[in-house]
Amino acid sequence: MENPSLSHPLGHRAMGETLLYLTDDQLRQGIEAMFFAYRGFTADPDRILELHGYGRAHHRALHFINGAPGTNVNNLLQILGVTKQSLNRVLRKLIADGLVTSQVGQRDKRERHLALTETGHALEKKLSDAQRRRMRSAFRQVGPEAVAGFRKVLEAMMDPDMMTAYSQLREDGT
Amino acid sequence: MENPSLSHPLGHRAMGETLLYLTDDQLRQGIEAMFFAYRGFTADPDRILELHGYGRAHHRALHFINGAPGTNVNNLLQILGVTKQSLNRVLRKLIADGLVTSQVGQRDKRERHLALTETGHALEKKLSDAQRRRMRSAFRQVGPEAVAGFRKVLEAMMDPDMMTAYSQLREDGT
DNA sequence: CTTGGAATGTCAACAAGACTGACATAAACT
DNA sequence: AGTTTATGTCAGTCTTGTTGACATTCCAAG
Repeated sequence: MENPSLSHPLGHRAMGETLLYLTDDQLRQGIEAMFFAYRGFTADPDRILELHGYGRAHHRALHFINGAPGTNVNNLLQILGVTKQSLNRVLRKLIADGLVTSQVGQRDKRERHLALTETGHALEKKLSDAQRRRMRSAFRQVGPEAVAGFRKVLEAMMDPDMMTAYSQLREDGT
Repeated sequence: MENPSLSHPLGHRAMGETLLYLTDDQLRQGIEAMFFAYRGFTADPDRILELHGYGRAHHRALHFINGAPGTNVNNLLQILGVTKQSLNRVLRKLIADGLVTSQVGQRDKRERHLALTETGHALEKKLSDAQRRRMRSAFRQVGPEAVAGFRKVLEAMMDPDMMTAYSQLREDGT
């Protein structure tokens, strides 16, 4: 089951043509590419965050609050996939620093509705500009077909329940 | 400079055909896909590591020692992109637990040459099997062309100096 | 040949951000 | 009304990143 070249019903010749991308070696390269690319992916925002005394966790919070203003802590938790205690520490700092507002819910007073302040929007924009710049450069280098393939593989690699969170984020119809 | 749809020399019609994948919205979706996919990418090994009392850092060390047996600490450092002090703590535990051997260099006695023990190989295989399984499933779902695009985008997204480390890892000629 | 600097790796202390556990408050359901 | 459930907060621990101080080894200049 591990090495498809040993268990696949097709002979060597047909395999070489159709399934080269599934060899263990190709998979290992995909794994390493993912590792190095993710570092590049976070490198630019990380530099900016450091200047402001924040970390990657703050970036994630800013990003998704920006994408869903008025959301509550619990909702954000589903998306981020961390414990509420962990998120709380991050939010506490962002609120104390005046980047995020926390409004007690009107319908349900247990909930806190989160939104970015002007300062919060400014930092979020700086971070996402930097991240988009790198991604735009990568997308431009490789062309639309490669980008489509990139998206397909990433979506196939997500956990199914994460997929639902992801789909809900882009319900605009992509 | 931020939104290409405002600054691009082409008109709206031509853009819609050729550069849709460069809109801010598409880039944001790429960013979020990267975030969620990386979580999926690490989820399976993380579960196994937890059972053994290790973390992601140990996985990375095992992975790259496996790929370059006899490597020294400094070399591993370049690849992993962390401080030697941070790597050292991880290695110390792996050595103490008998997963990794550390041999003083013969030519240069300052160096420590690292390799996996049998136990180390066993855990590395368990981890990489799990990770390959998910990647194989994703690759199989989307087909070879999408996989090629995936690889292209990831490579374009790496830092240039990381690219060199990455290229050296697959000098077999891909 | 010695000596001073550079390279390699180790140990210690600290910070960020995960985690679990205990708790306060509000809502919901008998 | 009273118990249970949901939401969010506070406190403490662990992993893994960081910087600083240090020991050992190599190399090159005198």
